Amino acid sequence: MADSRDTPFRYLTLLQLIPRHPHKIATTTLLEKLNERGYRIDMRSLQRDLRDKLALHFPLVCDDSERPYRWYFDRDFHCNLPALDTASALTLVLTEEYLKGLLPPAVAGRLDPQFRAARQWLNGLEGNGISQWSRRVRAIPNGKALLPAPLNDELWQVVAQALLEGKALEVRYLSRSRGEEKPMTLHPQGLVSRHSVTYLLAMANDYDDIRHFALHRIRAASFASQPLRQMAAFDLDDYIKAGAFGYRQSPDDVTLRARVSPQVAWLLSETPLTREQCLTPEPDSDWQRLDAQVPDDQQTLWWLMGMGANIEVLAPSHWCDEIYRNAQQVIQRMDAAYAVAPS
Amino acid sequence: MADSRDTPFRYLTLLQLIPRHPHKIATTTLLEKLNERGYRIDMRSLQRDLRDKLALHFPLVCDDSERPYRWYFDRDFHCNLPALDTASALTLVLTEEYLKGLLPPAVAGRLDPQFRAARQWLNGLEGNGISQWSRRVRAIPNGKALLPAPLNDELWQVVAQALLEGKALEVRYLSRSRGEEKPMTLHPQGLVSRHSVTYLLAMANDYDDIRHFALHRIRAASFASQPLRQMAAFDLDDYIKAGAFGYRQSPDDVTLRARVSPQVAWLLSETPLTREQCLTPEPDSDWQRLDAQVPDDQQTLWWLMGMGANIEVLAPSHWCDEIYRNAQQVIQRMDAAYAVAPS
DNA sequence: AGCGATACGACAATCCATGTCGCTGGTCAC
DNA sequence: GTGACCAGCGACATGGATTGTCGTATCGCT
Repeated sequence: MADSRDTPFRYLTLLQLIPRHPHKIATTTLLEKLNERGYRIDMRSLQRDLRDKLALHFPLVCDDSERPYRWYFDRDFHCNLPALDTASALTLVLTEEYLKGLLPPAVAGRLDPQFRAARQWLNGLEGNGISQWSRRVRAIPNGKALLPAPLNDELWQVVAQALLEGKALEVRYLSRSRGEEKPMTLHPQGLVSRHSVTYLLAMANDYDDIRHFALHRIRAASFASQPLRQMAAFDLDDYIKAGAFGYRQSPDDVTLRARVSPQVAWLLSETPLTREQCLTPEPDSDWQRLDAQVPDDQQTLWWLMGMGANIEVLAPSHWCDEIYRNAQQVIQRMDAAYAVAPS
Repeated sequence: MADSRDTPFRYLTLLQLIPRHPHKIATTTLLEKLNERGYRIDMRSLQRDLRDKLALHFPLVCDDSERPYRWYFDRDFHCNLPALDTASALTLVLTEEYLKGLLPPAVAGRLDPQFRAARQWLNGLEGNGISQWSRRVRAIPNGKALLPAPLNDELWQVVAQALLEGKALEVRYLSRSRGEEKPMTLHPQGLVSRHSVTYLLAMANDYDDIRHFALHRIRAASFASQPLRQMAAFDLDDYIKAGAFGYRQSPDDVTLRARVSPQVAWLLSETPLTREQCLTPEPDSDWQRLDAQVPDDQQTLWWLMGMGANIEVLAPSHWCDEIYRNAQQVIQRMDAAYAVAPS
């Protein structure tokens, strides 16, 4: 777009080219990229831009330990180009709250500069209204919040790069049979973040089948020298649908029929199970009849079981059986416990 | 920071001052803000900056229907100042996937330009590796994904501004007893996003007590002419803890004691219930003993019930009772159903 | 030691950003 | 309608900032 020598926009382009802390970029590389983008400029000018102009106005750091100097931004620098507005800032705050329970801290931390910017922006409002926003906004996560497994930032970077830039990984993996840390070579094919655990889907060593590796059990990771082996036609959606994740029990949806209490009916009318669910009042009670096509997976079953006596599942039959058997077991076990140690 | 007349940085400051589409800012306002920030500059220069410089390089639009012209960015313009890196882009993609199930589309949509930027950046990688990232990354939400209630963008903006900038709202609210749309004045005190439903906490009309208003049931909203009434000392955390949300049953944590199956034990060792939970193997079985301080709320109880026969709760007793009673009801009801229509 | 690459200071030429002025076109008040 | 006012715009002269060049210094590699 901007071809000729247009100083201010060259500066902007530069700012967009320089990465944040752990990464860095050499002066010469910057020169190339500028040329690519049509800025025909001398190296001397670039040096001046960086040291005398940008570095005075931004947290721009120069690493002069290597000869073509390397440049990078302070770890927590961030700048929202179109200014934030109240609605966006609020969205960011909610997002941060939710993310804390969903992604490992190191992963969510990647967006920290943005969240910080949003908070600062909201603080700027306090002058006018006395809003005290931080006391006024909360996100309550869906379902029981388990704590995401910790995991370090560098590891996340290495894994992300390996997966998306097509590299093989050398790792030490703490296998499920505790204690054993095994070194292996992984050929990443996909990544699934489920609940609070993030899994890398990869082929190990010379095997051709895909296994799951929980990121927080990877102890050390570095790029392998050997090239990545790709699985011919790997499609993550197909893979998950095929049940590989222990999620879906059958690839097809099932027809859920159930009677639901007024409270649950109300909940479902507000946040439907699916876009086409059908709720119809029953003649002789305040309960309602629910019909919906839902995925045949553990999640849905859990949700139904969590609702307990507020929902009565009529179909599919394997869920009825499961719920019934489950209730029986609970009673049996608790009766036994009471018998041993009556309160 | 940047005081004197330093053209390129004035441009940057300008870019930071101009909002995205639905909002706009007048040339004169911009001039004031620039002066505030130490840029002593003539109005003529500002006009030139906008029309002849910035508008040529950015999707900057001028609304010349009003006399002090108004300026704004294209709806979906976004610019990541420190360049994205692979790890951050991946984090954004995951965030988007999760958010789709947590926030109403209009709310999550506020971050769309950022997500789009991340996707584009990842697409740029495809040249080198053949990664096809979009087939390789998925987020699977925690718990059953209910669909967020729809809600329009403008409404979200008005509500966000009212809450954070301290304004009262004039709304038409669809009350829970269906069909009735009642006009009322709301004095927003807080906002809670729970599961997929977002609630505004506010005092209505002249009342002094706080009620919840589901955003998606607000039909029309505009700022009220009357000033906002503030509740003296409103603290959302206290409010939620006090059980106002039907969540917590008692303000204190309870001590959960339970026996858990090997699968659940494994799950909990990876994603703990709380930071201090304690898992100890039992002598004569492969089950484990769980001890943890957890909040006494419906969420936790649901989670326990969802685990069904894989977990045996020993304490607190009111949960044991609840679970036991629940199981009994399920069995009773299903027995009755079988009796009526035996399969 | 020598070569190549990069950083940096100095300097002159040029380019461009700036304030000023005057005109235009719109809005508002009377 | 009309006059006052305000913002936008074109033109222009000027002064300051940006640019390429050159020479020198420093580092790393062979």
